[in-house]
This record gives sequence, structure tokens and C-alpha cells, in this order.
Amino acid sequence: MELYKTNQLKIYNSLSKTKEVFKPVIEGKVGMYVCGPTVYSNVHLGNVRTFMSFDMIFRYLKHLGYKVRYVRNITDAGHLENDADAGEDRIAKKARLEEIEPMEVVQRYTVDFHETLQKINNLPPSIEPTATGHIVEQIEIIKDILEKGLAYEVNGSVYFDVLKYNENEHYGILSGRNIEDSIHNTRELDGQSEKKNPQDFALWKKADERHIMRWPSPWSNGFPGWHLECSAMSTKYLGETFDIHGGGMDLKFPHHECEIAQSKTKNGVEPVNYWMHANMLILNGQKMAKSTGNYILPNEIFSGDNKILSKAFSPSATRFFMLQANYRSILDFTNTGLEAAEKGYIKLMEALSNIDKIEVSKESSIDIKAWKQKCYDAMNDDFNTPVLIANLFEAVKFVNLLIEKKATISTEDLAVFKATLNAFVFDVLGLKNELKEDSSDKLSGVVSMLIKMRKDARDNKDWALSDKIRDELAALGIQLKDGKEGTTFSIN
RNA sequence: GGCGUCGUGGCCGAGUGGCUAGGCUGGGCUCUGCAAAAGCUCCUACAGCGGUUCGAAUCCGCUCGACGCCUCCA
Repeated sequence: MELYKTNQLKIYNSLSKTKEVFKPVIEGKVGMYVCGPTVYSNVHLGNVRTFMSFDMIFRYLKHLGYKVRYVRNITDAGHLENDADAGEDRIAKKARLEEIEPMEVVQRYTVDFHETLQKINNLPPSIEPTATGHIVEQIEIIKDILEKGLAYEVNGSVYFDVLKYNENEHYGILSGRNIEDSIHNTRELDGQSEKKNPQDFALWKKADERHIMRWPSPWSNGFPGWHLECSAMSTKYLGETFDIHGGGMDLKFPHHECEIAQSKTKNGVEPVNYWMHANMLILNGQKMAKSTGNYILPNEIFSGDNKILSKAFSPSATRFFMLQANYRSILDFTNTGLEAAEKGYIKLMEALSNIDKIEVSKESSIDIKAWKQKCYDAMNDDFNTPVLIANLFEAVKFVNLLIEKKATISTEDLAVFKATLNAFVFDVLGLKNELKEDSSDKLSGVVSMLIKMRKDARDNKDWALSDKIRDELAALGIQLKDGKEGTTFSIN
């Protein structure tokens, strides 16, 4: 029987601001949409945290036995840059600066995005559609909204009429805003004179001469507006009402608000049952963002080539660091935080490597079933990975006690213990054991030989020789551990 | 100025109306030739001020502060 039938998963819904029992539209199946990156530069660690959070969610849903269709778009056109070059597409601008084709920029950074997420061990989504691949669908939505009178055309551009929509719906329902407030509090921006109201947003923008990326439409040669692609692609692949929509907290307004307005106008139903927002990763107390330069790239962490960290940290240690915080909490990225996480990660991995050394008994002195349940309880409570990890450290203790024979476990319990531990560590959290298991027999053979030589030396009380062997191995990153049952080693 | 999230021990981070996670760091003990590892253990916190309550860090109010959004942004 599928696990979801016996586990009551609760999800914090940004729309209701409460934790709700998760019930998919179709039993046993989940449709999940997550706003993907705009591929105009290298993906930074803040982006990665969001995608990693939803990867963990994707993994747990699958673990529970749901058939999940996970859609995450690639924004390769359509986002306007609102600076001096008003109306210019971000990707087109980058292309002109680098004197290459726009799709070359798209290709380069899409590849970077995929490589980075793969390094951090994210699973690929089920479908990864592109904005440029869905221009037709977007045009159809604009036509429909125009017909319903909730959009208007000016000089070849089409804008969504927010005030009119707000007559019957609540624009701001997700972000807790009222349109009246924003009318009084919106700063004046240049280049918006075409709009009836500053709150209106573009569905279609006419391209000027310099704009390279353009498509024909009934209104002009141009490009789709800021928020339309997600409405188009989520509806196409997941249906008019789907289960989970995710994204970074900073997309809540206006992006997701606009999505709701567009989709609701087009389809007449609530587009999303559960809105989920991953919180920001900050660096030195400040937001990590490309625009301010306050950011770190994942590769700079893995290589150690950066000015923030004292050394390089592996993808799994980095992933573990982020999973130790709740996805809804702001997390500060610091050197000491990463160092602490790395140590914990190594401790966990060593315990997992040692699990095969456990010998079984007739009876169990530890309650494996209760421990297992605590792991599920943590994840069922809105994907509480910090509590899950606390339980995993309890498991580490179990492993060490069992190896030292200070606790006992039955064959049956050990099987459950191993399966559960592996499922949560590797399948759900998506960690990898990066400890150089170099179980290449040659190396472990050599070390075993040295351990034997050291034992002889110790038996002869030749401490100088035994310590020399230990210290020189340590200098090579091989640590010897003397236990009751003999000496073992680990490679760092 | 508006909206929102949040303020937990040396640090990071859960949680919650009474039983007070976990990790890292530091101290002590056991084991050990010494060390490391491991086990045990200690350091016992919830921004401030009021209020509700038998009882609040947990609920309510105010103050202060941090961060985010309000313009593309995970």
C-alpha cells in the first residue's frame, strides 16, 4: 500500500497562511509547478536554495508513493528590464552586450543551470518547458482575456486591467495587499504612460527596433509580458486547477498575484490549491541577488575560490547546510554555519558507512518503530527537514551504540532501520555519501597492513613507531580509530 | 509610507500554553600507552514592556530591531 494512504501530510499554504492537510485533486497524483530561472546569467546559491527546497518536496512526495508531475519552466524571454532601456528584454540586452545570439545566451546559462542543480543532486523535473516554446499558448490567453474585457490594447501592447479585475475578484489575495493601498503607494515609473493605471501589467509588449527577440501577434511584432508564461505552461501541463505551485518568496508579488489574475480570468477557476514559497538565503545579513553583487555561485563554494569561505565545501555539505533550516525560514549563509554543517554531515555519513558492522541480537533494546514514526511525523509536518535531521542524528547514536554493543537490535528491526535511514538520507534529502569510500581494495589493503604493523608495534610498546604510523596516515587524511573490536579508519 | 516574515542559549537552528529538539563550539568523566573516535555529562535560552491564564518563550497589545516585497529578481 502506498505510504500516502497512511501518512497525513500537512502543507503550509501561503494563500491561507495556515498548515492544511494535503489532498490532491486526483488521488495518488500530484501536479506541481515551480517558477524556474531566467537564464541570463549563472545561477547563484540563492536560486539553488529554492530549487533544492522544491526538489526535497518532490522527493518526499514521490517517497510517499504519489505519482508526481513536476513542471519547472525556463524563462528564456519575456521579462522586461525596467531601467533606462525600458521595454527591452533582459536576455536581448545581454546578447547585445556580448555580441552573441540571444539563444546562445539562453543555451549557455541553461546548461549552467542544469549542471549546477545536478551537482547539488537535484532530480530533473518531469517537464521543463520554455517560454519561447509557448508563444502560441500565451497569445491565445491574451485573446481570451481581451474578449472578456479584462485587458486593453494600446499602441500594439496589451495590458491587464487590474482595477477592473478587482471589481469582482481580489487582486492581492495571495500577498495580503489591497489595490487601494497600492494605488496610493506605488512609485511613479517612467515608460508606463501607456497604462491606464500603474498597477496594470503587460500581457504583450510591442518590440522596438533594437529588440531582437520578437514574435508576430494580432497586436504587434513583440513579446509576451512578464507573468504570462507561467499561467500558460502550468495550465497546459497540469490543468486549470492543480495541486502545488511553488517559487521563491520574492515572486509572491507581483508575479504570482498576476498569475492568479490571468489564470482565473482565463479559466474561471482557482488555479492552485496549495501555494508554497521558499524563503530567501541571505549572505552576511543581506539579500543574495545578482543585481547587487552580493552573491556567491555554487561552483565558487565547491572550488573554494571565493572571498567569503575559508575553504571549499562539497555539494552535499552545502545541501545539508541548507536542509538544516526550514524551507520557510530565512537562512544566513556563513562560514561557521557551513563548517558546523559539514562536520555533522560527515558524522552522519560515517554512521551510514558503519551500519553494516552492526551485529544482530534476539531482542531490540531501542525502539526502531517509534524512531521511524518520528521521522515521518517531521516530514509530514510541512516538510520539517531540521527535525528530520535531528532524528537522523539520533540514528547515528543508535549505530554507534550498537557497534559498541551497548545496545541490541533484532534482525527484523535492523532491516527496517537500514531501509528507513537510507530512504530519508539518500532518497528524500537527496544527500550523497561523498566520503572517499575508496573502497578500492588496494588502498584499504595498504591501510589494513599499516594497522597491522602498528598493532605489532603497540603490542611491543613501541609507541614511537605506532604514533608515527598514525600521524603520517593522519597527514594524508586517513584517520585511525581505536575501538574495543580493533582499529578502523576513515578517509577525509 | 504600505504589506509581509521574523526576533530562541557562545554560534546555527527546531518547537511549543505546563513534560524545556538537534547540530557545531567549550568544560568534565569513561574508555585508552597517549591521542583520536565513541559513550556519558555540564553550560538551560526564548528582543523589551504590559495583559490574559493556576501556569507563556508559546495567546493578545504596544515598543524596539532585522530581513523581504511594494520595480526584473529564487
